[in-house]
Amino acid sequence: MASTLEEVARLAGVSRSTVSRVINDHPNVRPGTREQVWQAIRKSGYQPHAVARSLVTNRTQIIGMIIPEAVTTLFTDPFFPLLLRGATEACNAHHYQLLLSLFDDPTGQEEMYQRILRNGYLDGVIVASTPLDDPLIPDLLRDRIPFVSVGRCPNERVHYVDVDNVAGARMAVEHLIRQGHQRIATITGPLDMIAGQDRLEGYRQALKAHRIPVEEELIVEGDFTENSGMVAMQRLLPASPDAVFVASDMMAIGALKALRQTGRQVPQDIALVGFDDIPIASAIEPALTTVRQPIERMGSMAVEVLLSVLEGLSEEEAPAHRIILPAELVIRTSCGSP
Amino acid sequence: MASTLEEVARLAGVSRSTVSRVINDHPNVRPGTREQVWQAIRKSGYQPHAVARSLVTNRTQIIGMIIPEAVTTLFTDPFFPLLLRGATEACNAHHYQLLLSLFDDPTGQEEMYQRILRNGYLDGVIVASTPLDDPLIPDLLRDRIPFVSVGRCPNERVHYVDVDNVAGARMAVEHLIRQGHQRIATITGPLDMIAGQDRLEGYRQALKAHRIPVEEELIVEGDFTENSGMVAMQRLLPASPDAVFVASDMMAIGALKALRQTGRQVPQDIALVGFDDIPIASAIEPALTTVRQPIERMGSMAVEVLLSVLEGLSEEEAPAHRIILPAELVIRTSCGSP
DNA sequence: ACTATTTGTGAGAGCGCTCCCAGAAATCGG
DNA sequence: CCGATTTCTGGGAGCGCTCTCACAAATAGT
Repeated sequence: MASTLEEVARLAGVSRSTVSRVINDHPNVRPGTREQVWQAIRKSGYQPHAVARSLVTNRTQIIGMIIPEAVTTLFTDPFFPLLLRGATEACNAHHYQLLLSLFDDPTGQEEMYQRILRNGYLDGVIVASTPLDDPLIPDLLRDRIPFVSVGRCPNERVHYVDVDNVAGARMAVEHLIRQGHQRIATITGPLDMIAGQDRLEGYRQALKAHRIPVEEELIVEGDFTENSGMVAMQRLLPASPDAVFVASDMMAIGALKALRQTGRQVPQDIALVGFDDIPIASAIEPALTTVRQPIERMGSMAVEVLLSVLEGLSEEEAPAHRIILPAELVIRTSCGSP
Repeated sequence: MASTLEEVARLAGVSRSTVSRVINDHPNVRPGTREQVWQAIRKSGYQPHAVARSLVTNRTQIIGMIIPEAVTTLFTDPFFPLLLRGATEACNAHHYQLLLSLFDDPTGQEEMYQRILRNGYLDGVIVASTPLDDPLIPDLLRDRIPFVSVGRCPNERVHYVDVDNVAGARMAVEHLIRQGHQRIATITGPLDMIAGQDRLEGYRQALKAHRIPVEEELIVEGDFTENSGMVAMQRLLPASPDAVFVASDMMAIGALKALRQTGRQVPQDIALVGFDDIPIASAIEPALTTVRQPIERMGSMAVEVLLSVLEGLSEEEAPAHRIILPAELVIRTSCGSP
């Protein structure tokens, strides 16, 4: 069980350098020697020591996935699992590893930032849905740590991958309009997140396109949690909407509970459309019409983009990658049928 | 922006060694010198290079979380997110990092094993719910890689953390018995997993304790997925049970669908109890009676146990940690009321 | 055949850190 | 106030690897 290059070299009767070349597929090794070395490697069960290699190459083949504070409370929603799944799959394919960091302690965030991002263990990071005022992204830019954001980011130096939230929301609302609804309300996501803003923007665009006036009393802000959906729905009821576009399925479920409590039927009395297409959406009664996002693809795309950034690191500043994936409307029963 | 010890040392007018001592809190540094060095560190924004440190200490402060093949298909179920959450929290608290590996490609598993587990990047590993025949655990034992299993493991050298599946299942079934049900069926988990076996064992124990004969036609195996629950329920119907203990909530939801399709009412015609208490369990109609497991705690306990193993690594073989956390019956409406 | 070139191989330095050891400085008895 | 401790500090080696460079071997050119 040889554990260093030197030992393998001795076993194969060559030098450390030659073994290194064989392992790294350098061309200048005679085929005979190469085979000899491989035999020694196999025989000894040698495995290169990644840490030692990293010390000299300055690459660890590890990328970080940073999920900031606020979001971890929603960790039971399947967004992150799917994102992780997509990301790990892409990582596996490229022989990279994924290191998961939940920045869930706001007080310790600065310290964690230093410890995790600047310690040299990560080649780059993927940042998932940061709020707009999070210092994380400016910090990463300042320290020139290669990163990709999952979720659109206005800063033009930031690479990002996102779903087309605006178009998704617009599709949802237009569908409600086509169904004949007139007073369409919306429960928005947190408006300090781009996703919250974009979905609201899609709502506005759809109304404008159909010359329906936007009434501020029909717009209530939530925070993507079930409870906030319930509260928002209660506040919306006095304005008597006949349909609601809810910016997340979890909030839609909360809204549904609020409607039930007041004895209203969905979709007969009021129509509902969600966003996300989480598994519960199809399991509940009535099955929720919603907008599906390609979460897993976003995860794998984020990795691909990051790796391509890592690749071209030495070259001059290339323009930021900005990838917007299409959303898809999934029509079920909660929005009524024609 | 000094980036090596040597530079900080020059800045502080001391030697590399002294700076190292200051950073690692070694006692033998004069308070004056110490303060001087700290100033240089702060002024230069120095951050120790973790990789270089690891090379000599042989510790990376990174532990791996391995989630094997079969399970990743169920990744939308909240078990893994919660487990991850518990684990990362404990990691944060101890200044460790969590590296996530999904071994979801059976053909490449051996190669991944070599690349990930033996490359020196992980101080230890947490293994989540491996099937009994997975070569992973024997491999880890052979290579003396410190690890903790989430999920009981019969091998007595294996440290593990698990919920009390047997007691949980027994509680569930005894509750059905108390409710007056007579023909109690079960849809089991995959019987090549200990969790599947244990929950079945709990079912058997409850029946025996109440002198109810165990009928094999009332036992159908599933694989924890919703679809398998539906199929299993269909196969169970001819035996006309009046209650079913379903070994996972996802399967219970599948079973519910099968019952609806045949026009049966839950709990009037047939009672249902699940296992896991996933969020959907309380959202569906009827709300699912189920057994709750402390998943997050299992994740953090697994980390704690692993770190304590890592701690005492040099000492002689200590007995394996075997931690069984209690389950809790959550009574809702799907099992009927007295 | 003998030089000019290409190809293959080994030795050495060095990545940034920790740890050991020797020696300097400070402290302490009497 | 001076030797014996004790406390503090700096230099050197080395973790396991890669990479450059010099040199040896093979091949090509005339």
